[in-house]
Amino acid sequence: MHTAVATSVDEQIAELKRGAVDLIQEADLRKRLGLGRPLRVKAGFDPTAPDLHLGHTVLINKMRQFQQFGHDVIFLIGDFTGMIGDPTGKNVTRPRLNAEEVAANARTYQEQIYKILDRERTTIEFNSRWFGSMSASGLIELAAKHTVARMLERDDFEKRYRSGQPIAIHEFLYPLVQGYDSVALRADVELGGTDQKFNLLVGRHMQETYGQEPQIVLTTPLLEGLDGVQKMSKSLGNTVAIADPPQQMFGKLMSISDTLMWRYFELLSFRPLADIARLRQAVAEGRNPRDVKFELALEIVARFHSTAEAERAQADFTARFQQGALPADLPERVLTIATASARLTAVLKDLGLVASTSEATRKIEEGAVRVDQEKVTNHRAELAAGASHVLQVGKRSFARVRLEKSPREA
RNA sequence: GGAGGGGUACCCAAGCGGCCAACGGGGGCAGACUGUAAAUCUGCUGGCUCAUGCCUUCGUAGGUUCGAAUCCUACCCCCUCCA
Repeated sequence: MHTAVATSVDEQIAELKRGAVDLIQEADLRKRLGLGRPLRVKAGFDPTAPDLHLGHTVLINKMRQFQQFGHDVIFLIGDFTGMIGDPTGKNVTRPRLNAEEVAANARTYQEQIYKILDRERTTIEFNSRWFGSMSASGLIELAAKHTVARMLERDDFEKRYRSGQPIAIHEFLYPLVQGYDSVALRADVELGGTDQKFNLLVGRHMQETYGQEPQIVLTTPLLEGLDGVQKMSKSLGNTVAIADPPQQMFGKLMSISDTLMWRYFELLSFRPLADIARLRQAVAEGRNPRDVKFELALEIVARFHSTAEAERAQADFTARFQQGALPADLPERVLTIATASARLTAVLKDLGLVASTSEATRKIEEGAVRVDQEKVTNHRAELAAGASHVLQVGKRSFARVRLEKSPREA
């Protein structure tokens, strides 16, 4: 994986364009790849708590591709820019972080990104390194490099301006500051999500005014979440987190639609495009899409866990959904109760299988609840203390529990 | 600064004195069918010491009334038009 194969410029471009939305300018990239030296590829990341999910990895995967072609990747943590707050998209005020929090977040990033990136070819930078010491006059000089008219070209600024929404002056600084990062790092290429396009282009402009060749800009799409429609985001609850345990990750990936599966192959798989084309062909000729989805799930789970764990997750999945077995590794939880038995609804709630006892009542009446594989229909059912039971709500939520009578009560 | 319109459950959106825990749609969850896919059909979608019971919810705070999401008052917020 460390071997930087000397791939032809054409081959590099074909793979780098995979899944990408904008490439500005392809001709520049071709020229720069032709120089034969490793390119400096930059991507900026938010310093806020990094709970990375597969959506974030689309960009990181792209960084990896550059590394595989022998280029150097700069993972830039925007600890200084974080103080401004990116005005991109919805204008939500971001919390300011202190140095310790930023450092902790940076460590978390490192733990997660090296499952994808090559350590040897990755540099981690913080933009406070050059901005922390910049004087007010330096900032004014920076601000002098760009015009209001060009700022207003940006869609969301323009809309806000036209509709009379306030734009604070410091919001204009954000793209400038981010653009200056490219100057400070002498970036050859900057990667970012499509929502970053404007900022990335300002980087080109800033480099030119500072006498550098403008960077090549390559944007990656926002990955659709498990629902297949909205972008993957934690607040929508449609994510596969990098930190998800193997079984859960496997199950989530199996639940995506067949259509979405191809999108995930394109943006998440490391398989060459030709391979994916063959899989498509096979499905078109009658191969069960589920089996192809297995391959996707295996690859992704193995990436963030291990091949062994991925295979175990698949075996478990097959046992559960094709043979109706219980999930493996179901740890027993112990609940202490005051009386000799407890109401099932309360136990389900305490275990977090349902949100409230009212919901538990409903789920029982809907026939979704099983105790030791037996469907329960009486919502007043009780569980006696002492024994261990496997509780199940629907097909996906399980818990093994043992009730213990509290010794203090008679 | 002036005029008008509006704030209802996760989202949209009805209701405009009791039959309202609140129509309908979306989303979500569950059941059937499946490949934990899609599509389709069905049920559910405030909470509680499970009760033909109680508590909380219709921007906020008061008030009128036997009784309010519905009427009144004040306040907060949003939108549209004019300046």
